[in-house]
Amino acid sequence: MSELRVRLSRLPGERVAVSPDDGSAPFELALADLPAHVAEVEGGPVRARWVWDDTARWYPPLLDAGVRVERCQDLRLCRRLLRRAPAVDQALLAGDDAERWDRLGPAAASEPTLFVTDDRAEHLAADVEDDRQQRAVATSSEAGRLALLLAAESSGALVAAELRWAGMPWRTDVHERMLAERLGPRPPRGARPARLTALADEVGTLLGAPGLNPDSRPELMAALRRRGLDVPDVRTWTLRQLDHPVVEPLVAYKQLSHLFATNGWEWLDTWVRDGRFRAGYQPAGSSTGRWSSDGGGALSLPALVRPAAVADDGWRLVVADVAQLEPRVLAGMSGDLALAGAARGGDLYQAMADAGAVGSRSDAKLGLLGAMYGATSGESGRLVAGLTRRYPRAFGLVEEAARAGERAQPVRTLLGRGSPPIGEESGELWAGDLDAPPADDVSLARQDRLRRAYGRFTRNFVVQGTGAEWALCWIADLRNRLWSLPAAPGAPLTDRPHLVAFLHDEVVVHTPEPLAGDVEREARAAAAGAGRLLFGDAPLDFPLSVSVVTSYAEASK
DNA sequence: TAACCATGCGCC
DNA sequence: AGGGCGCATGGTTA
Repeated sequence: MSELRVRLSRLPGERVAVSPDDGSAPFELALADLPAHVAEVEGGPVRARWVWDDTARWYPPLLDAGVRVERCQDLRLCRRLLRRAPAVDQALLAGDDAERWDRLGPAAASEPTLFVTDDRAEHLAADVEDDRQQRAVATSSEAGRLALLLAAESSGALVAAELRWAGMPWRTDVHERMLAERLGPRPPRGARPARLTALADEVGTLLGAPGLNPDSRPELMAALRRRGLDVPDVRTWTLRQLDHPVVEPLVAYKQLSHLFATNGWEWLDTWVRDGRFRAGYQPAGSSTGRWSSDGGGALSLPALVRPAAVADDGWRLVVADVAQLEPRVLAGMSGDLALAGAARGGDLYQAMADAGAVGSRSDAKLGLLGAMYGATSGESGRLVAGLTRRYPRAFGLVEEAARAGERAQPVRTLLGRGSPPIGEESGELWAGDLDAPPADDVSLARQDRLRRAYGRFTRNFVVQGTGAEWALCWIADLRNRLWSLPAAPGAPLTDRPHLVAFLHDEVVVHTPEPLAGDVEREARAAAAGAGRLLFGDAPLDFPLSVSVVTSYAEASK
């Protein structure tokens, strides 16, 4: 079945321009009629790809109207990606409104709707930009891979909108009981809970500093010094090295204080409504292509609050995560058959140890992570050296990426996402020409530090970024597989198995209990499919560990 | 006073 | 002298 690209542009006066790419005449719609139009096309014989400036603006109102979209192209995300793709001729992305497209930021999470008056993207012609992007992809040296990447990125945007729309089932009562057990009753706004007050008092007494505020680093540091406890910082790890009665209450204070501040009652008030935790997701919010969160912290839910994520009555949570995603991706993209061999089973690190490459599983993990993060010293650095001889292609690939970075050259992922240029992230600007000799020893040292830091970044970028691509392909496929599971005719998204969380290498699906087995099967099938999409027939496994649970906290990791 | 930075902790 | 994030606080600066 051929694909019809339906380009949607926002017009003034609550109207939408609809421009199909099949040569048929463009036409206009009232914004209010859009859901009915989309529903009709989605239900018809034509396979449509909805092309719009930003999924976070267009899709939520469609979901509200009960319309589920199968595929789209998110022009904002795709343009950002193409802008940095080394294989793309940047001149092809120039033209009408190009600068405005470049400046387009993500839609605000607080107003994810087209119906809000907002001239931000008005007059931006989706058909013009779509033509540019399509041409840029088609003429690039990596057209197939880039097309896959853009499709995956756009599917991710659909997932993100659906995650937020559906929300993670959340039991406020369970969460509040946990908070009360650890912190005491909910305090008035701005006040410390009883347990924190007690711990702060205890710390102050033990340090002979009544009224001490443990949240103030200078105060705390000074008080510790006065008792002869000379510490460079007040990290938990540093404090634990001390032998002093204040350590235990102080560490307890820090942990509980963090819980209170980050996932306490205020968090519940802000992010949980009607039994659902609705966070903000930013697809490709990280430069490597990983998602980030822009509210609610959905990608860093602490273990302590996970017991509150509880499936509805008669439903289950299917939690699936990939074991050692990035080492497996590294094996695939480098074509390292020895490492791929270790990646054939469920425990890659153990397989490396069994093959005699290292003495133990923990050594394998430390060495491999060290290679991907750029460890140069200590135990990890020593292991890297040994493993390089055993897995020359895999370790050579990350080493080469690091050297490119140290030469200030950007790198790219398997599907063609390019790294940001050197200096952009750190905010430090290169003084003048990179090739020019540095003015003095200080600037030489600074440039050197920056180059090495960029090398560690590019080293990790190729692996983390390709891992993110695998994960995008995984959830894009899983999303469609879930939709194909049996459901009542016309059942909305949340009456069927649906994704409620995605955390880099892990998904959570909320599903009617009888379908949990089907969901598990589809998750595994989608993982295998993602492996084939990225690495073809390379002998490589992406095994999932899957738990069917009532509460997220019960999932075994 | 707002905006920003540094620190520390949580997640992957 | 190990990568990517978000979020909170205190403390500083404009």
